[in-house]
Amino acid sequence: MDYLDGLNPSQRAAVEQTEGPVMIVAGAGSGKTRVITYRVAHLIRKGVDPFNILVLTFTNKAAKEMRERIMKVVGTEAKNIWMGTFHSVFAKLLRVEAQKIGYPNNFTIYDTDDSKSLIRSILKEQQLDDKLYNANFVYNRISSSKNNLISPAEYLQNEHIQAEDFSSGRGKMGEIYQTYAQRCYKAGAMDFDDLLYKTNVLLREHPDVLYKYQNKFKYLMVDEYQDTNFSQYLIVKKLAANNENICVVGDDAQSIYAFRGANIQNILNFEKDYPDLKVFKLEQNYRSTQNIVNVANSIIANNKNQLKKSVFSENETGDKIKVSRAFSDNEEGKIVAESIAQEQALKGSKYKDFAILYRTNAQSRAMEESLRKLNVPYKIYGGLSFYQRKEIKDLIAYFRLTFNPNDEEAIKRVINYPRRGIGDTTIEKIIIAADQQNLTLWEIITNAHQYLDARSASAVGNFALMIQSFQVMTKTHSAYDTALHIAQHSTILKDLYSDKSIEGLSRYENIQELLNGIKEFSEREDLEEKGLDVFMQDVALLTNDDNDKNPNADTVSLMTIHSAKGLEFDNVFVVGLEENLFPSQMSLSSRIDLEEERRLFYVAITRAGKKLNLSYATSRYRWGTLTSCEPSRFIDEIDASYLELDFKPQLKGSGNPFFDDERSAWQQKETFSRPKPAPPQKTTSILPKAHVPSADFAPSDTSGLQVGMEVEHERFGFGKVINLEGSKPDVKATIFFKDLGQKQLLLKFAKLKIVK
DNA sequence: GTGCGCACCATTTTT
DNA sequence: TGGTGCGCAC
Repeated sequence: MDYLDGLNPSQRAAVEQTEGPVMIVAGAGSGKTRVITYRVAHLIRKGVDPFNILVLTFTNKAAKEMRERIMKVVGTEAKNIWMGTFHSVFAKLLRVEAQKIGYPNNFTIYDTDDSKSLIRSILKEQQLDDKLYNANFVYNRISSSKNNLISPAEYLQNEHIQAEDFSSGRGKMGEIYQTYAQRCYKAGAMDFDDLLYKTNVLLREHPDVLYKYQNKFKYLMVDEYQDTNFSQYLIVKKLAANNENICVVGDDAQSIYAFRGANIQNILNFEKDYPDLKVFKLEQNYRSTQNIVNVANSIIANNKNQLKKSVFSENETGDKIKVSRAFSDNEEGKIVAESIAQEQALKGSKYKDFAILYRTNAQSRAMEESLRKLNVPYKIYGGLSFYQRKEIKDLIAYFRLTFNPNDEEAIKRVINYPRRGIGDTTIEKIIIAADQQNLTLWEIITNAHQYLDARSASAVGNFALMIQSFQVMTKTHSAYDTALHIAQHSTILKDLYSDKSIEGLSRYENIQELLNGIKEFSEREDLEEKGLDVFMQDVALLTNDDNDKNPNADTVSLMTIHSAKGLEFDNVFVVGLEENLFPSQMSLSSRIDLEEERRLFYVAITRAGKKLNLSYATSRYRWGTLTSCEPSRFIDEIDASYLELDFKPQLKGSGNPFFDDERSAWQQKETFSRPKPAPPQKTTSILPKAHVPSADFAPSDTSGLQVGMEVEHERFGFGKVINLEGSKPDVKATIFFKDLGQKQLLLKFAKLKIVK
């Protein structure tokens, strides 16, 4: 059992305790993933069939990483482990069992956009005030009901909930929830929360099914247990009830998803559920310097509610935590970007060892601009994922309809895109008819002449015929052939091709990218089933990082703190440490919310291995207007002896910080500039202007292209190669363009000139 | 039925 | 400041 030697005593004890209920309280950076990996490997080495192991995580990234690491220790056997996010694992289970609860096996998964769009339709149909019944609000209310396993009927009967809705003037909430659930059901669709909710229904109403999976999953492990909500908690509890071989891993100090229904009590009370629980604490942090760990500890000590543990580090003491103050969000970006560029130039640090973390996605813009000016390659995580792009969703909606023509949201999305003369009034008529006849939209559409005037009926009928022809095709053709056929015959491809603007070009390329992805899928040899329907099954559950084609590119990472959980970087910049931003103004009213913000700050700090930089601006643009800001209370909570201020400490209440003499000091301070600063860009238009190729532009032979080279693209302008991958004819280059940011190009098509 | 322009809203975090 | 949705004119 050689691999056990690399573990410290508490890690090893946790790995070796394979039987019975186990809780591993794992401090940040304490080798948690390692323990889970080895524990699974250990189970397999001891003779447990991988088929009997279920490992649940919260993100696809975590699942993927773990699978790879387990493969390294135990080999291909790891393939048979059920491992994935809660949503993907139970979606898979529901695909098998759906009919038992009245759903088709090929049910559609509605993403958040679909759900909100359905809610908007319902609000409109019922003529409710969409300000009072804000779609986001309604969505969240329905979501939290589902996460607490409250059915529409129970919602309507619950006096407490009803009183709450009536007192806020939203007495129709329950009916909206009921209609929403019915419409999803009619459409053969489940939303994200349904994947867990319906699993609960299935396990509750079908003891035979529960029994089957209790026997299958003899060993359960749950990562990030502190983030489970009630619905997830109950699934896990039920599945584990027979064997009680359940191991949960988590850190209450890193619970940051209460807003999504996560209940920190699940981990705090775990002992009550399993009295003979064995608890292991991983307290040694291997990631960060002592200073960083100490700062993190001192922050989290301000929270009341927590499991006792003392995280320590035996690494070097390390640098102090640097705190910078800027006058504006743009100034803040400049400080951060310059500091990264400087480190890179002077010390040869890799860009990928730097991360900029912020509270809200909106903050990325100022950072981006500054990085671009200094030619520092970066990558933004989060934000709009590949699968959320309009053009991708459009094409996927056609795929969805092909396999489940009842899918209401998909119909509404593409029935008139590309334009085929079916307008809003016709669509409204269809929806009303469906409601009155208690039929699905598709049933109305396939009998259009009964409900619509001749002209509309013919347009609608042609649409139906097209979808039906796609359905026939899937039976005999591969995923790729079908997908390409649909892209062409829906005329999406033609529609995008005719748009010659840069954005249009990029949309066209995205469709190509999706088709390429499907092609790769078609050609996979490890899958038995590889029809387009299989590809579609979990597309809705994929997120941006699943589309990350070159995770090893040397780029600075920009992301929200939420998405940084589980990651680590040598150098971390936490920006925007201002009251009302971080902590968010939404959290200031309650202690519970504020504690969650503090845990979020804890997560941010503990991402850093060597150097941690905090910054704030004294003013920033919010909603287009300049607002002045106060430094975050979180900075005050850090023991000053750990901090190194990048400015003179300011006396509180010393007047307007905007006009005090710090300002001139900042402006005079010599700023670091790169050897070849980019020329100032005049922004006449928001959109990047099309590049005008140099006079002598002629595509070079790119066979000798290497990472680091500077190139010019016919339309995208100048950029730097940051990654190359793939072999011979299909070499794909990732290039960071000065004006457009990062792009991926197939070398055999790209017209590139090597500049240097 | 389509396309344009204006008004309004937004910024918490995501599977 | 930026994106979206709605109303109006053709």
